[in-house]
Amino acid sequence: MLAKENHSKFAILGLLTTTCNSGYEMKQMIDTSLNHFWKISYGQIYPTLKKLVDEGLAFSEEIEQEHKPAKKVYVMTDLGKAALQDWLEKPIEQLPVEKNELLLKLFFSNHQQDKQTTILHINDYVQKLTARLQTYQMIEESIRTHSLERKDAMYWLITLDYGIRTTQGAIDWGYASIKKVEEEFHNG
Amino acid sequence: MLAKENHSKFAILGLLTTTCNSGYEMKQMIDTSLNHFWKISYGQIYPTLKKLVDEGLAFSEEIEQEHKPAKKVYVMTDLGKAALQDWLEKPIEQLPVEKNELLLKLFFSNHQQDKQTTILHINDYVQKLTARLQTYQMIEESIRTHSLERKDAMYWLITLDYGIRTTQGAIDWGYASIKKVEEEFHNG
DNA sequence: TGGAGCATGTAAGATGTTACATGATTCG
DNA sequence: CGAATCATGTAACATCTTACATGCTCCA
Repeated sequence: MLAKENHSKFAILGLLTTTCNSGYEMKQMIDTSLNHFWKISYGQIYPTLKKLVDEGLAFSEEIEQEHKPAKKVYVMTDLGKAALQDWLEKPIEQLPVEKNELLLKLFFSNHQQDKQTTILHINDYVQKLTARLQTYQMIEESIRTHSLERKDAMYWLITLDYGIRTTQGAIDWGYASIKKVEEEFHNG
Repeated sequence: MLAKENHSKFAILGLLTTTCNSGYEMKQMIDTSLNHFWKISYGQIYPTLKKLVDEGLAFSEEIEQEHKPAKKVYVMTDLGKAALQDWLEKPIEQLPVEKNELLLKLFFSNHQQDKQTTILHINDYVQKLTARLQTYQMIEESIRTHSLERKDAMYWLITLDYGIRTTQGAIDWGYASIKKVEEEFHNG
């Protein structure tokens, strides 16, 4: 079978094409811009950066900063650029599976005594989604006003658009589902 | 902090409320009905079932079958039922993060030489989503005709509806995105 | 007899999180 | 000085996948 690739490695490698070039900055970028389709902890970032250097895909440099502690900046090598492009070419094997705790609970919610709790769960979820949607819309605005000249901008907007559409769909679903459970609650 | 719960354990426990009561049957159910929000391999299922017995949440029985090898059937104990209800009560801590390989690639697609490959990736994704959507619609039909009298049915339909809405949203996004990349391809 | 589907299981390794440890710099 | 933020890192653990091993039953 095909050698299993660690996609998080390529997330890190890819971030080296942006203005984020230290572990700390990458983490911030991931927590904001990549948030809805990728998540990485420091416990992965730092060892992965080390690995990239070991494999010759990047090298590091200590950079002194004014008013801040020094940071370790990583720069992609030609080998790294080739590796990234190779990975970008490769087809996507399979659809992502999100592990959705709310849906898992809902699937078994007939066995929950208190229907009101189910409604609260969904409502809580909708609130979280709404907050997320607003964040996305703010990021979208920010890209449109600050980074539209960047050639990356179109692709960033496309990934954001995915987040916005699917989140909006999930919010709509949430309100519709609350209604269904409430009706059952009153009738059943 | 709160003791971290292994949700897959509760997926297995929850499945004991359905007609699936052996590891093999659960796997089939997961691969069809829970597919869009949870995924578990045999390597997790069997050890988890063993653990449920160790913790007194279930017990097992060897059942002889006609025309088939014997199966090991698991039955929930009162302790198990209480544990499931406890978990169902608990609020959802955080929104799920799907690791979406396509979006990760798209985010860095400005660094891909051949724009056509990007379009192919998105198109391939849309085809997979369309197939998934059809499966969902077939399952929905199947529940509506075969299991509507079951009290679980409403909740199953609600989780399915989530899959249908978000998948449809993703398909729409896919077609819109292909157009955007194509325009860039012709103009840029 | 051999393949397909049914059925259970484990070992090794990949992947990822959490908690902890450490230290610089700035500001109140 | 102490808190906040910036910054890097590791060890222990949790989680999960893959590959493999085993055996039954039915049917061509």
